[in-house]
Amino acid sequence: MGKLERHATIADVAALAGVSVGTASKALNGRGSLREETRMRVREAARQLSFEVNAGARNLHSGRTYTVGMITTDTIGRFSIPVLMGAEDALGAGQMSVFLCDGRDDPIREQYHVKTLLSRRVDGIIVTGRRTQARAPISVGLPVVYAFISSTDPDDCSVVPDETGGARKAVEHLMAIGRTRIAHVTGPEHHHSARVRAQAVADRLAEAGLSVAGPPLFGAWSEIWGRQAVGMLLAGGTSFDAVFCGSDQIARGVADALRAVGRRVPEDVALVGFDNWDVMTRGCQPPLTSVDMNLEGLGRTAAEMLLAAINGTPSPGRHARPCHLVVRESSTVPLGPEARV
Amino acid sequence: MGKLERHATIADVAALAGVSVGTASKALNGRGSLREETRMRVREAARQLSFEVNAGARNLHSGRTYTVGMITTDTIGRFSIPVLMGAEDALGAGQMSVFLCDGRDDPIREQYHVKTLLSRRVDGIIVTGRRTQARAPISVGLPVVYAFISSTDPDDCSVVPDETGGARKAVEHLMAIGRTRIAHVTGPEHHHSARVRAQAVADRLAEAGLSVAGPPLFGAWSEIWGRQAVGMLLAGGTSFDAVFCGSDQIARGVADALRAVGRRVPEDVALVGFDNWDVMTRGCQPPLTSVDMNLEGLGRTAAEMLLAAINGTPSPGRHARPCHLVVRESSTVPLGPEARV
DNA sequence: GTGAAAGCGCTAACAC
DNA sequence: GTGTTAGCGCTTTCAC
Repeated sequence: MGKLERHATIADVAALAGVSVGTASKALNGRGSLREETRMRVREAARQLSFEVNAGARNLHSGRTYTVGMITTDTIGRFSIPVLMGAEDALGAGQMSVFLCDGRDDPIREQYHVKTLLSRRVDGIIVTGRRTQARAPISVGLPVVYAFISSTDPDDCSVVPDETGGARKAVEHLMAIGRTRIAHVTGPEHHHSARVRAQAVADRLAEAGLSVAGPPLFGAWSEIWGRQAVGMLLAGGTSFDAVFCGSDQIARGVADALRAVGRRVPEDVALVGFDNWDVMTRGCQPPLTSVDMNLEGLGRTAAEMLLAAINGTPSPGRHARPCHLVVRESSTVPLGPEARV
Repeated sequence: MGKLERHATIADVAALAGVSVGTASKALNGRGSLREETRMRVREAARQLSFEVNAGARNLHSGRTYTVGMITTDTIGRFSIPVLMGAEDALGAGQMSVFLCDGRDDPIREQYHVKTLLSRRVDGIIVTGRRTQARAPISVGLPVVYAFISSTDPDDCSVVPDETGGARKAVEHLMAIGRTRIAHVTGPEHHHSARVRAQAVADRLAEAGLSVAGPPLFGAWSEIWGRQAVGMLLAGGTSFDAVFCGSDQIARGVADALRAVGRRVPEDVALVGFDNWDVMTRGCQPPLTSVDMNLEGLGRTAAEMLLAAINGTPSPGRHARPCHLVVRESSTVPLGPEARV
């Protein structure tokens, strides 16, 4: 570890190759017109010295650093990771490097990170977070794209999942397999996603002349809440042949509780979750149908829009990307008449 | 978004404040001896122009960039996140920024990232991954620290969890609550962690004059395997009053399967998992006792060692950090005589 | 085709 | 105290 031999400079390369630095620079960057032999000689010298161009010094001229900052509003978590990865992937392909900054839900900390990024002369910034709720914009004189999370300023570029569309697809799927008494169990009412999805469920059912079986049940984003909710549904005497849940964790709790009281999934009750989190959908008995928000795609799109903005073609506004439904066994059996309770 | 007004330079600040660039630089960096009034005037000018020093230009002198690269061997996942976060936290406090690079298990891609980091003149590199198995070192003339994962070169600095110690603690805990017939269900045998933990279990039991109830069961890191394994234990007629699992997911599968056949946890069978992954430990019925590897602490320690190495005080070698046991209800009831089957 | 020189934004000697 | 100057490593005119 750490034999700290000085990095070779282009002057070193030039000296070894017996040319001037200007020539060496041209040779290595494929600019100007040089004799092929000279070009090779310089390349060989660079190889010998394992020369890697000093990006910082180069950037001094171009004004650009081919670097972007990625800031998470809150802590890095299950939702931000895929977004980060998608973005990292798209940016890496465009030769950009990514500075990772964890905001930790602390505005001071975030502000500090923004300053640092500015000081490092990033070409743009991607802001993400673990909830879809809109947040106050960060104001810097640079291209900024919000991914998953969105900015309260409608002119800012935000790439978000179409949660309403996703919830509608879930309901439509359940109706398509013959379910008409669909309950909805979701997260806390103060949570943006919970409200949006619940509203979408109510709307879509209303369009079909139906209504939610029992009122939507707001609680927590946890398995425990899913289990409790089943108790409430049963105690309330609600008749239901399907449950659409606001998250996979909730759905999993619902599945466990239903099994515990002898209701079969999917025969008696079809079940659909939200997030398509493999750990949950596969661990669930039976495997869980779920809505996928395509977070990695969101990150990739955000990165592409940021690159475009950096190159002078911004895409202002809120861009909602479709969710898709992944059907598994928890909702595969059409409701036969014998299963009606 | 993106009013791309040029970044203010120190020359702009100097001009506005009516001083030379040298003076402005001193004023902003608190060096040299200046009249307090001058200092203020420069600061004010910088504020007005929202000047942020160009870190790249500054680094040209210092040789250091106050930047480190973080490379994940495989894809960014559940294990690398906490490590990343711990490191990001420790580094951020030291004014360092972090370049995130996702290796995706692709050596070509990794090599590309290493080159990029070299070109950006990072001061050091942290390598991590989702498995503890040793990997081939990346050879660069820079301080490198391996976190969670380790390097096959024993002289490289690696910060890893003491999995053996963790497994021993789990076994000791089970013995302390009176269990003597302890089964072990874990991941694939070709997986380093599975082997190490299984060996530790066997060794610790042997020290107490006991042996594993039934042979250690190697399978997959999944809930499904946990459920299957219970079937195998029962079918094999193995008598057991505790199961120590190689992961929380496996433990959870075991819990579900035991409940399904009427064995009570923890009364009949005490259960301990590994990873202390909150989603699993809390979702489990009952909440799961588990071994915590303190991944965030690992990341933090790795970052601190990297900083020390950058400052000339390397810590070569493999550093194993203790795991600790988090006791929850799945193992709280001492075995009473009446529960013995 | 190749070299010399200016300059990107900043810091650190050294004058004054 | 403050200004001047010489680089840091690189690219890019512009001579030759």
